[in-house]
Amino acid sequence: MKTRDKILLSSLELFNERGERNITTNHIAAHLAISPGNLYYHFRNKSDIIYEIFQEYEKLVDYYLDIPEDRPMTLEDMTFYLESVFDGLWSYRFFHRDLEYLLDSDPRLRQDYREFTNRCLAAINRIFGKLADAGIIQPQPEDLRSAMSLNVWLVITNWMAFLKTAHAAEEPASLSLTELKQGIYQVLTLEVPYLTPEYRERVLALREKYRPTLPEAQGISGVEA
Amino acid sequence: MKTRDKILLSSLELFNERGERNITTNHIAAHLAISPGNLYYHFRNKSDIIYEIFQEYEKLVDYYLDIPEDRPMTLEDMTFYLESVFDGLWSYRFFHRDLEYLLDSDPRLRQDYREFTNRCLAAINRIFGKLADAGIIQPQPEDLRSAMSLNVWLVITNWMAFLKTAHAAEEPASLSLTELKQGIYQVLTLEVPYLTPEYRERVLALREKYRPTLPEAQGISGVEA
DNA sequence: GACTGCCTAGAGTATATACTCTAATAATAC
DNA sequence: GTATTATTAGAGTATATACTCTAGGCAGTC
Repeated sequence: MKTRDKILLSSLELFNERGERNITTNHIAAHLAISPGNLYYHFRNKSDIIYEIFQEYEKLVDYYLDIPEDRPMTLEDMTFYLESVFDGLWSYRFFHRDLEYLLDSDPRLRQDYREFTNRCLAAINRIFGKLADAGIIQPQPEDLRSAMSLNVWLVITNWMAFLKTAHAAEEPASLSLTELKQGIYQVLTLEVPYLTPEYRERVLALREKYRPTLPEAQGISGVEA
Repeated sequence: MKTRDKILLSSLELFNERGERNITTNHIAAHLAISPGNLYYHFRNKSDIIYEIFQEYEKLVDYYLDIPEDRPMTLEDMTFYLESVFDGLWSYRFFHRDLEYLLDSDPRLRQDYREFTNRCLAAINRIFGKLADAGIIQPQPEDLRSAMSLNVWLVITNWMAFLKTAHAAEEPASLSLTELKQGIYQVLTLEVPYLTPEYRERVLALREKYRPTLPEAQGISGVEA
């Protein structure tokens, strides 16, 4: 593999594990056993590395959320979207952690991320529309649907941060993809009241599969009333 | 005012405005026109300042979310809770911005924040219970109610971060309390499908008051389908 | 072999950051 | 007043961080 690609890969790995704030360019170079000079030969600065990683993230999610318009949506489609989005979130999890700082330090990133968010919101909105067309959820006025889409986005993008805070210190890398996928349970919770009688049971059963396990150990559920 | 209190106040102000990551202890001292030595006479380190500010935040929110058990809940109560929580979020907005880093660098904070989250979730859960008792929303099984409470928490704690990313660069301090309160619209959106016929119109009217204005300017709503 | 263009090492730098140390000043107690 | 304590100034330090600069290796080409 080319050094340039190795830099991107290692950066992502280190950022995900320890947070962008805790990883310096010297760390990245040391991890690859190359010189800082070498790293800076391939990238002008740290921001450029991050920006390039973001573009990969963007591409991945855009690919996942490319919704076919030629056929009705199925429950399997919906599951695929949810699984994919959480996969993407996981693979680039450093990004949402320091989002505000990153956007503040790179105008390109801010602009691109804004557009990315809008595309994601539009996709979620379209999914809701197609779920209604397919008779899985009841159709809703555009107003409500937009607000619901935004809530879905808020839940998705905040779920990982929440999990991290819910964990006691423990080992640093204690968060797992499995736990992350429990966010799907939370997203499906948003759909529950809108399910049509025909699909209600099936979706509820699907939702059960993602139910958080060991709630009391993490204190993330089982809230005493 | 005592120097110690001035340090806390200025720190909060600077953190909120420019983010904890961008504010050093030297900045704080300079802003107060005191020496770094003076600052470190009052606080052992930066973490201690942050921890103390968090404790104020905690106290404030706990105070707001102290739910009276001796009478049924009203819509006015609910409005008060929502307004208060978003006020608190605003006053200590730096905190959620760098949450993960802050928790990683201070075990006390991590522990306290976990408990704080659990108290908030419990309060939200209790509010849902009392809203059902009051006939404002339909009663729900405990399972669903917990998941809904968690979603409310996720929406609330992520709303500000979302707004910040939705903004174009512009002036740094471009986010306003008014915009922040539009998060209430999002929270009420979560309640919509559960409203009882008797209260439906009143709550929908209340929700309208918080509807985001100028959606197209910020691209945070009006998602094209 | 010499030229060229890409790649790499590694020492080095300017700046920043959290924090320390000493000495002096102000406040309070007696 | 004097002793004691609390507060403050301000220079200073060790470390880190993002990034630069120079010199050189190495592959291919003629």
